[in-house]
Amino acid sequence: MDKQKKNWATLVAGALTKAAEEKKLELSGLADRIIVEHPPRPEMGDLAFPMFPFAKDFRCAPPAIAAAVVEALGTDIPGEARPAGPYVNIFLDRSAMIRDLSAQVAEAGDSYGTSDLLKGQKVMVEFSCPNTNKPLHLGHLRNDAIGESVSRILAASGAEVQKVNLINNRGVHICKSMLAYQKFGEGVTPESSGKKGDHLVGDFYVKFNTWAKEDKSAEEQAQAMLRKWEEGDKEVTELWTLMNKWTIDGISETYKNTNISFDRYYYESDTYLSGREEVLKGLEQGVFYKDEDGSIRLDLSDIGMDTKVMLRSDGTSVYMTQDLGTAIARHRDFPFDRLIYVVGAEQEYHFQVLFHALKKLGYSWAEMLHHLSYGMVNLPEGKMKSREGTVVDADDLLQQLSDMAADEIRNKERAEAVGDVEDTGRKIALAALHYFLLQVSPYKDMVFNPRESLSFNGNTGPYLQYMSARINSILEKYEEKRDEYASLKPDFSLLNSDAEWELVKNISSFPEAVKMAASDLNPSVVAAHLYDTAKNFSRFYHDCPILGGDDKVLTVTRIELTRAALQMLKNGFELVNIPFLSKM
RNA sequence: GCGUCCUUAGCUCAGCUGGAUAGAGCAUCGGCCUUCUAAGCCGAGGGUCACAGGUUCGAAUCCUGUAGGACGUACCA
Repeated sequence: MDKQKKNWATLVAGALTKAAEEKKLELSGLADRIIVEHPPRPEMGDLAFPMFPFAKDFRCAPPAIAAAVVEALGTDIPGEARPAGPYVNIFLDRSAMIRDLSAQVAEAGDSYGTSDLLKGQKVMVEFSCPNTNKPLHLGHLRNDAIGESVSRILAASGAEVQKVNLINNRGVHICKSMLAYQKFGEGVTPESSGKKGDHLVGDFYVKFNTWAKEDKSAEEQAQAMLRKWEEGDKEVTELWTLMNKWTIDGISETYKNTNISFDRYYYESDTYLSGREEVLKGLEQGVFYKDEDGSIRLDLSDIGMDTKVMLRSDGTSVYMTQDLGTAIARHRDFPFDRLIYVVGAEQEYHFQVLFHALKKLGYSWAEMLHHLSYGMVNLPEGKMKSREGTVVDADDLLQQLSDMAADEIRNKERAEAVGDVEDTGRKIALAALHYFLLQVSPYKDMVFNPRESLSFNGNTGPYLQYMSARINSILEKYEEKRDEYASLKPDFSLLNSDAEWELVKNISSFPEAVKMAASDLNPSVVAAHLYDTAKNFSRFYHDCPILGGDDKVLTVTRIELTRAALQMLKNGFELVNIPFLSKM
């Protein structure tokens, strides 16, 4: 599709020049001003070139220019051109295009949709970044979904991608669950309680908060524990190591269940010290200054902001300190051309400061840092609040969805056909969840309505899976009867229904969609494209019998199109982390 | 107060970077299963694209202002 657009843009540019010459007009730079778009309705053509921009040059009305351009294009063109008011509309040569597309998709296979847009670029993507004091919630799931998908989309666009996670495993919040465990834990472990480690630790974090309401000294005790931790106290360190492992093991299981993975982990406990050194070095260099209160600060008045603390007056680190250390360590480990931080919009200020600080410290790569800021997931009643217990737990949600999907399979009496009902249920749940989270542009806040949001009907992940499972089933049936068709060759001129043509256009514009998603860092572009394709296939499936007809050549030809559609859908699923199901 | 972002159908969201009659899903109503999976398909109703100006041949899209909302403006992360 991309190639077609370029070809036609060149042809139209030539025709414009020719038309201008006939009018004895000297015009330059016409080609740069040509706009290609799609007509609003299929029967108007496949491509449209508006002639408005040339009205002044030609000193005549756009419809007259359109007519002249069509005249100048002549008949020796790959398709047909028609003037339509102020537009030149193009009808592509369908059978040639379908033939090419089918060959192209078959040859590319799993790599259909990939490009070399970002070839040679090293891109690091940071996402998830959990605290080790509680399990993941719905907000993390959005973060993970975006981070994983963006990474896959960038990789598909030719970049060398490294996915990294930063474990926030130090700080007073970590000490809170530790303290509560010491007080109320009675030696319970994930094994003895049968609980996932992150949930167990999270329970103690909650316990701390209820305890702290009664006992005013709780907060103070937690601070004291943090100091002991920083001093390297043996008992505290051991408990910290143990409980961290529980949480990380638990969270890793959630990652595994959601098909999220990382190439490298960073730990705040490792990077806060190097960050501190960096701040002290910056102080010597005069990049930072020591405030009257003893804290080390960065003056941001040059970019119209206030000052920001880099190191506390007692010498301990803040979030900024360790992020400085982490960024530097990362560039050393993997000299990236771009580092993308997938972090909530509430931290925009933090990243402005971080990037600015690194720039002032003289790191040239500070220019290559990017905050991919995403919006919040809210509930119909408003924000998720841990204090009110309205936080949607990631594991619970997944389990609930899986159960719902499994029930659905049984209700539809598909249990026998799918085989492993539980596993299929989990995969449907993932599709529902990931599609739901990724169909919205990252930067926007979104509403999660537990009752309605993750339905399996309509514009959803399971719909996409359902369509592809049906396609797969057709192809399997075809394979069974392969002998009947063995000697036949497809004839693409037979595919002349609108449903078929729309599907073709859709499949052929998939690579463009992936590129756009990559340049915008926006998986929703891919999600929307998948839905369009599935929807178009649905119509094709309904209107055009594939295996049933009498014309075997037509069957063979439609099978080619069906194969291409399935390949494209599968490739797209991979990019938005939706499992393909051969049966459901 | 200042800064950043958001506002499109009753609800949840798209809208190809300024083009032709603004689209989906859910919800509501009406059709379609002895034929490749009805988690489906087809149709109907539902819009002053928050509001007011501006730029432009042309604005949901760009600019300015106003009104609502979210977030931030910590020696929290």
